[in-house]
Amino acid sequence: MNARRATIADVAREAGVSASTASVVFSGKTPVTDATRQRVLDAAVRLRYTGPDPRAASLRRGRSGIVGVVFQGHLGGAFLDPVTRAMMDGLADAVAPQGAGLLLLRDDVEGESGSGESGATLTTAPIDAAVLIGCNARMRASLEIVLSRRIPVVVIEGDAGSDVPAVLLDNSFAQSVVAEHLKKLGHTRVALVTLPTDVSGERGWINEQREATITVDVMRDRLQGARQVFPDAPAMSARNSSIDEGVIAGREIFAGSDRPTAVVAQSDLLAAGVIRAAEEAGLRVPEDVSVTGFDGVDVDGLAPYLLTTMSQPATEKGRAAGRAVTAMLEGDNAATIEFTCVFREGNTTALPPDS
Amino acid sequence: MNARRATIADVAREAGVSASTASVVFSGKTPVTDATRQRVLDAAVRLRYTGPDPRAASLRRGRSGIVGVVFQGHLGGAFLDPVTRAMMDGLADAVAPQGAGLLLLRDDVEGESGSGESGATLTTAPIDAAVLIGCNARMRASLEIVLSRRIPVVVIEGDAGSDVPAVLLDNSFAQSVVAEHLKKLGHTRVALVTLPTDVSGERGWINEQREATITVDVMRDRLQGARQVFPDAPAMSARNSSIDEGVIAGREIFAGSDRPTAVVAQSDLLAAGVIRAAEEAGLRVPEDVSVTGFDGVDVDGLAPYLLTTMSQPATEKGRAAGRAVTAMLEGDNAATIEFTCVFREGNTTALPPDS
DNA sequence: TTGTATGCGTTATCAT
DNA sequence: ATGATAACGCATACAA
Repeated sequence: MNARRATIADVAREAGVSASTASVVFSGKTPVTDATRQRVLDAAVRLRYTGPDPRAASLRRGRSGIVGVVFQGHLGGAFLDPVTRAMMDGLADAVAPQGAGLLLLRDDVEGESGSGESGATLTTAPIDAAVLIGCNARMRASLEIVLSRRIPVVVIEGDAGSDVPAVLLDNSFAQSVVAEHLKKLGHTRVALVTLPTDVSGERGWINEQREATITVDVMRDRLQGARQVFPDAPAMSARNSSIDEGVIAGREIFAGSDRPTAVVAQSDLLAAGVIRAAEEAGLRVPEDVSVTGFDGVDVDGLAPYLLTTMSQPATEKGRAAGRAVTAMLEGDNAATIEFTCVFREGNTTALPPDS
Repeated sequence: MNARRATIADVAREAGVSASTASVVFSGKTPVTDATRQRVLDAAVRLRYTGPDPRAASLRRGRSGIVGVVFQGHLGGAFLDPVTRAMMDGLADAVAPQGAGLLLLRDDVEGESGSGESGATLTTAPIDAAVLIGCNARMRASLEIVLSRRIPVVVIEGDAGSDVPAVLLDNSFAQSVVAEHLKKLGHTRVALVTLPTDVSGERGWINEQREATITVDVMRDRLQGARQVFPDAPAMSARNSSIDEGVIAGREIFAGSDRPTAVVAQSDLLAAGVIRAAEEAGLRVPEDVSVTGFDGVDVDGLAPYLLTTMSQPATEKGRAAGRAVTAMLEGDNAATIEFTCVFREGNTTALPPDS
């Protein structure tokens, strides 16, 4: 019962081979005689050696096999978004073949407790590469850290300059497509329900001043797309992308005297909430009011409604990010890639009521 | 433009101090003169040195600052569950002060592509400790790996033997409490909607044979609690914990000739679905049928209903797990801890319709 | 407060 | 197919 744990050198000695041979048995990088392999493996069992210490191996190799994923805010909050969940799935898929794992990192709020801790994990985490999700102004600091460490980095849904490969979506165009669909149906009185304009996420009608200070790329781009078709539509921002927030926005919108015949929501969850609010107000969807979403995710509990929406390849986005970082780790350089949404007509849009 | 990256030795030389002094400047473990510190920091900037290499540091320290979190199945699927999200939040909170990050690991399905890869990440990941979530039979393999590596491990919602600290919930008792509540109200015809009986998650009525082969602890315990009060209640298992599955189960239940006056669901999401199914069938909740949930999470979109449910301290569970692993890392030993749910009366339960 | 010396456990390279 | 050697980059015990 030695306190010290066995090392590969111990195993080699026990097996009567050199350390390099023992190492090779575990890595499989070089052919080894079956007999030798067995001797080493047996010795390992005897010494309760369970394989090379990952810490030492990563120092030697210069690789840890870990990809950092940087979120902003609470983890639970981030995973509230079905799109983020799908992206993580794709990301995990893409890095798994390389034997890499995903390290969750928070883009810490500075005000949090001891400010000395801030960003500590991102600076000190043994990551080979990083993926930043939703790269806003607030993520800038994280980006700087990663870049200064000269770690390969990929950004999802955000602009980090031309040196950083990004995984993008045609948000603006896609949003204009659904909006156009409504216009063709004959809708003219349309209201917009948007994602938060910034991280603090204030709820309410968006005036010009606020519209000029939007810091969230996704929100800004989708808004712009809608504006191309309905330049003067009133827009109300939600505090986050959720059904509950959609309900709140929907109530406000349907309470007005000049009820719109259609609502363009910037996410499927918000759209689901708007539909609930419509039902609440005694309006039928789509007969009395049309509602469109964005994302093309399955909204749990929304059946029998099927949203008219723009489906985005969320899982594919994650996978692309994963492929990009692994490519960069191989020394190849990855390019920015823009995915496109596809229009999906559901049963939540129809001709305006008066037509 | 030297190809090789600067090391702390380079920085020390540039600053005209020893390597150990430079090291101390970055770690802060020992006081250093302001002048010296500045010299070192300046040198670091000049050499574009961004701090100690985490890989080397972790080898030297014997710590990587990473806690592995093992899930079963897809990441996106795991985070679908609001309780899991809350636990992750708590876990992240608890390990953050130690500067630790969370590494997502999948308890890979063996059938997946090259079977050689299976468990590869768990065996080779540089983790200081591990947290297993929902430790079923299927997780056994992961547990074995971690134990053989002699890494501190904590299990959430699952039994891993007396040597492994667990974070538990009084599932059985808690479920009996809500059931009792219904009984006191006068309900006798009650139906149960349960979580999946095993990972494969088959949907349908549970017969005796199936009830005997349940592999999911949480489900079994809650079922037992309900059975203490309503021994003969028919039980239908859902494929997963979601509103949609609750709707499906609810439809089946309300379609029968002998409609129950109350439905006990094993999760809030399932309960939300049951409520929808009731509405669909023209039943009012709680006037015509009472519905109870389990978890006490905010179900997005369920307002104005407030479920009668058992609130579980999900975030606190994660935090406890985090504290347990950090304690074990300090050399202290952590004990199994059982949390208790608290009954919350909402507006989804009432007297049975005929009373 | 600073410097010296040592080893953490592995694996790549090269020679045999 | 196997072995000898040399880093990988750092943090600590201890001495000064």
